[in-house]
Amino acid sequence: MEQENYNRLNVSLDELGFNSENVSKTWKKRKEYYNEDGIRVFTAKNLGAERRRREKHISRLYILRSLIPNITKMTKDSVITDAITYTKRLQYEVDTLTQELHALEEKENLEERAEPKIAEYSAAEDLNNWGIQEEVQVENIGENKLWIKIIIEKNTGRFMKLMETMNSLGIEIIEANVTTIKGAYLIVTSIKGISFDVHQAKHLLADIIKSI
Amino acid sequence: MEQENYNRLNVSLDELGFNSENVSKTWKKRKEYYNEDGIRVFTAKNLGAERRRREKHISRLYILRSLIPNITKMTKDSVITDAITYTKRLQYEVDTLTQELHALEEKENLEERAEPKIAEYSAAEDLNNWGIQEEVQVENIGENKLWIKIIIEKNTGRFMKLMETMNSLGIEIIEANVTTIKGAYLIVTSIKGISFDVHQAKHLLADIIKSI
DNA sequence: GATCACACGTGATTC
DNA sequence: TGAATCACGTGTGAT
Repeated sequence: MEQENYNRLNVSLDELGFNSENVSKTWKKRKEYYNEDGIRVFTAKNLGAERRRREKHISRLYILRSLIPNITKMTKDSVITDAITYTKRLQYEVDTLTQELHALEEKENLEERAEPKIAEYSAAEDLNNWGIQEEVQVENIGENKLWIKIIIEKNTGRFMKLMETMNSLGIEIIEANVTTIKGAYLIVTSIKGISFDVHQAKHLLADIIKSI
Repeated sequence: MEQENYNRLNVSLDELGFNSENVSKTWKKRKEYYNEDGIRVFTAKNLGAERRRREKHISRLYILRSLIPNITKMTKDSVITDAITYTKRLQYEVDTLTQELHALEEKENLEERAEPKIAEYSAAEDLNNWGIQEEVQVENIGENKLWIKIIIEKNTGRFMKLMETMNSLGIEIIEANVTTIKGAYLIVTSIKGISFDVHQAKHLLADIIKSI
């Protein structure tokens, strides 16, 4: 009826070996392909292969998407983006879980050969013994939202100082998780507040931790 | 007319030269084509947008690739495929680790539960303006250890006050989990400190919450 | 109406 | 060589 569109025309050429009589000069500059009867066709020979390749790619994406629990949008890019955040979350979970597991196992071993004396011990010593490094990690997870991971020496006063400072900066806590691991506090929190640059926020937190 | 338009479109599709700020090497090698009047033919207006979209997509893929330890090939499809297998592996690891951890924790709890029976006290406090049922729940989970669940109105200052007060009482936080739910903070924490009676602790916390 | 995401057919490149 | 991968500019539909 109306003007046949470009793509559909090529499809039919590909499938039917259609040959057009009117070919413009510029069109002729293209590589020319011929079918079995020696008739020139306007389709590249890798057309079918490229189609199959695209289909495969899309199905791969579907598979990946099916593995991810929280899909924000259905776009291709979203699948990739969500896969990135989800992979990071999984990696982090594996990290913390193995640490917790090791801590528990070690505790079990200690309890087996000695009296259960959990009351007093030096957190700083533990920190050194386990070779845990203090750490600040910041990632942007949305508009004015940051994901923060902090590892500091187990010291309640210091922890409070950190929270106070964050509070005084007008930072709102969306979610927080505090765990004690081997004489250290592992703090993972999502915050919302002033639009911080990730880099700035990281250094700010690092400075706070150093100062207290 | 229609045929003419068709040809003209195809000329401009991929053989037309395009001068832009970002031109790839391969693109530069392309020839520029002109129509019969020597005028270079049009380019689509969404050309730049589409380029930017492609670049974004590719950079996303790079990010995803950087998270995956074992990359078999450098192709786009490989990144997806590897992401799939890696994600499955991570999910499996998280599964097994949590299972192991729970098994160990259960074992620990059984050992501790040998002595005193857990005393539980749960009470619903008055409703606040938000219609949220504030709540304080306290359980004894070991020697000088308390498990506490608190629901308060989402208010960072109030949360900080609570933490400060707990800190000033010499309470050490073993583990804490803060979640925001519909304008409320849900705080679940394990603390260690002076030997509190469960009832005392519960009323103390309730008083603190009321006072702030 | 403008933007966005997409599939398409194609030429070049790589292996 | 042939098969596979890629970037490209486009038309279209959805929003």
